[in-house]
Amino acid sequence: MTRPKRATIVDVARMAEVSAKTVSRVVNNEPHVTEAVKTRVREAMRALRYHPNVAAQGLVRSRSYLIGLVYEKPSPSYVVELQKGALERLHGERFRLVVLPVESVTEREEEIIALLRSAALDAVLLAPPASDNAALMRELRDGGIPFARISPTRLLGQGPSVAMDDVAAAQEAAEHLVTLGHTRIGVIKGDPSHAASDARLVGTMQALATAGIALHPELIEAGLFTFDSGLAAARRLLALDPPPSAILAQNDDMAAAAITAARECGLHVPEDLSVVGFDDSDISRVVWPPLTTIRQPVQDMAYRAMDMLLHMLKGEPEQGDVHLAHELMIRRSTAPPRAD
Amino acid sequence: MTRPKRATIVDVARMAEVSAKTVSRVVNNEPHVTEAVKTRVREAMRALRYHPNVAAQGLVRSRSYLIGLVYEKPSPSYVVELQKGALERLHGERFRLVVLPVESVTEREEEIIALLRSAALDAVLLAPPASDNAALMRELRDGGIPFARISPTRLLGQGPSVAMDDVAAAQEAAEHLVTLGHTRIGVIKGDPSHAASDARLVGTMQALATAGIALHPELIEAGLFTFDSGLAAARRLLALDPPPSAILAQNDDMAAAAITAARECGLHVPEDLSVVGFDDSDISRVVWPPLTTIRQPVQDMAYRAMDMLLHMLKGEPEQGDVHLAHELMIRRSTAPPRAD
DNA sequence: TTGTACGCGTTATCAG
DNA sequence: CTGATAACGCGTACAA
Repeated sequence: MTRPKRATIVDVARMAEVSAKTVSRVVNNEPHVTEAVKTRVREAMRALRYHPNVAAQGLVRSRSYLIGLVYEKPSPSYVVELQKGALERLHGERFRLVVLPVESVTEREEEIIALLRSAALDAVLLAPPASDNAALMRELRDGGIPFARISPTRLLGQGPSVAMDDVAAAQEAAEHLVTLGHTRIGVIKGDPSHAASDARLVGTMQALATAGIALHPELIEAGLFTFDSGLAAARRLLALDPPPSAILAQNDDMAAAAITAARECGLHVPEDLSVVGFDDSDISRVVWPPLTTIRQPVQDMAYRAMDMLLHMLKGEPEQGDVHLAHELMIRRSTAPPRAD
Repeated sequence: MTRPKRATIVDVARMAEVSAKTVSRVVNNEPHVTEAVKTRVREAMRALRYHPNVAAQGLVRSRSYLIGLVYEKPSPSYVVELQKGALERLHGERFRLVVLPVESVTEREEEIIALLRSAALDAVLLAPPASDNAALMRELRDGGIPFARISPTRLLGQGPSVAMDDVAAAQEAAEHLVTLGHTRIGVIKGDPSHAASDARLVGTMQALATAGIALHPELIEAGLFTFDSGLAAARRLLALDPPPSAILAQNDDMAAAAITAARECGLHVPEDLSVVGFDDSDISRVVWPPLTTIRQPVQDMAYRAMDMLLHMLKGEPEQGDVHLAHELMIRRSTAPPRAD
């Protein structure tokens, strides 16, 4: 219907009585342009409400000014933090963020690779578990598309990454429970396709082994990082005889579910059951009692990863891997076990 | 460094021994191509791993295949739902979603308009309060860029929209409390720049007026749709003498905060204080007790709005406004007031 | 300091 | 049914 043709660089040139190339120079802040000409061109641009055509620029520069963020149905809070960090770094830059949530990286590798190929991305941010996918990374590398990995757990050195130490963090969380006097500790694992789940389990087991505490298989329940999966897992744990006196959930969503499950059983947190989460997402302060959890600086990680990408886009060499510190946030969901 | 030139349409043409235009026809599923030629071209495309260059296509078709989603720091749960719905509809389509969170639409109108102009978006999804911004809509209309509005409250008829009835929903929520026997009801308002805040207040007042209950000004507290703002507001409300026996928060984040504030005061929910939320976001089931709330079909709304956009992009006429039904979800955060 | 010719990869037009 | 040619809007190389 309405197609008010946008002004082009030629229109501006005509109005300012210069050549198109000169306008181009002004637009791109190139040197060798008289101040007088510059202002004349700028006025014309304003008058015509001129904005460069991104498609045309992209065609000649082979740049799309698009950066993709690939992630896979993690908890909402994680996604939000991720986007916040990435967008914060992008503020003021020309690049825009395209969100690419995918069903299952491992199951539909081909489909996702095709998606990336046709999406014309200048760079890609890989969140777990996509950050562990070899085929994906190979494809990006072959295509000459810079990428940064967030919290990878395998194939380190295959690409710049930002991560925290999952093993050490889980260990610290478990030690906290041990120090409080817990000996029967239940674990709710995260999505098995996220390698972080195993890393966190390893850390937990190390802490318990050091303390001489056995972790019976029945005390390890499978979850998927979602509230519902956590609820089911927590119910199974609490149905055990005897039930654990503490539950270590591998993310906050599942920890919140553990609190809910406890309430269903008439149990008080932390008096009857201590609960530890992971991530320090918004949810950790929304529930009651507020969660003792591991602060995983997701937003900072995304910010740093995006920063790496921007540097690479400027032609600078790949940076190495960055490790960000975690922190045990002790709040009110943990306490010594009831003296029986 | 590495720049393995991608195959172009000409490469494919050469390999399949046809002209570039014929390849183009195959790519775009245009008629008038022999099956034999078609398969020959397809094979060449596969062999060369050919993917059309989006920038070049965009240049000739004046399309970017980018759809923007404009929103303003609302609660994380709202953003997630919004994106889910929009992306769900986009699945399988060529268009990609660019997220455009903005600081404050009203304060930085100019900046945002410039952003839109330079972003080369084919269409835009406006979430509140951007969906109420006249300047923004004028700009889009002038630019011939289709847009759809989510939950607008003013300037209706200025553009296709998807909404729910905030007044009726708030009324229903308040009636629920009245029916339970509450007469001293506190309200935590949302961000004043979101017109929904006023609409919901109006609905609440209508319900109370009908029941002959006075809503004292001291019972109306300001919030910003965030947990923290809700916490502060709820604390003020509970410090009143006498405190309200029920709190109606204008979204779930703030309702969750009200529960936390109640716990701080040693109050039990719902025995000592009933709490009603708004949105039925994830958070409503994560907290304890699970929130009685108004189910606002945010995901469906985003899906429908995106659907409208896609239709308009195909040249079909603008659709009218769509209303989606809300639903009062009665859960465990509300009960009759304690008999004094 | 400024301008000209050309090419980026694709599609539309209009012949053949 | 198929192909040659021009155009989309801009940047690069090279002149002037």
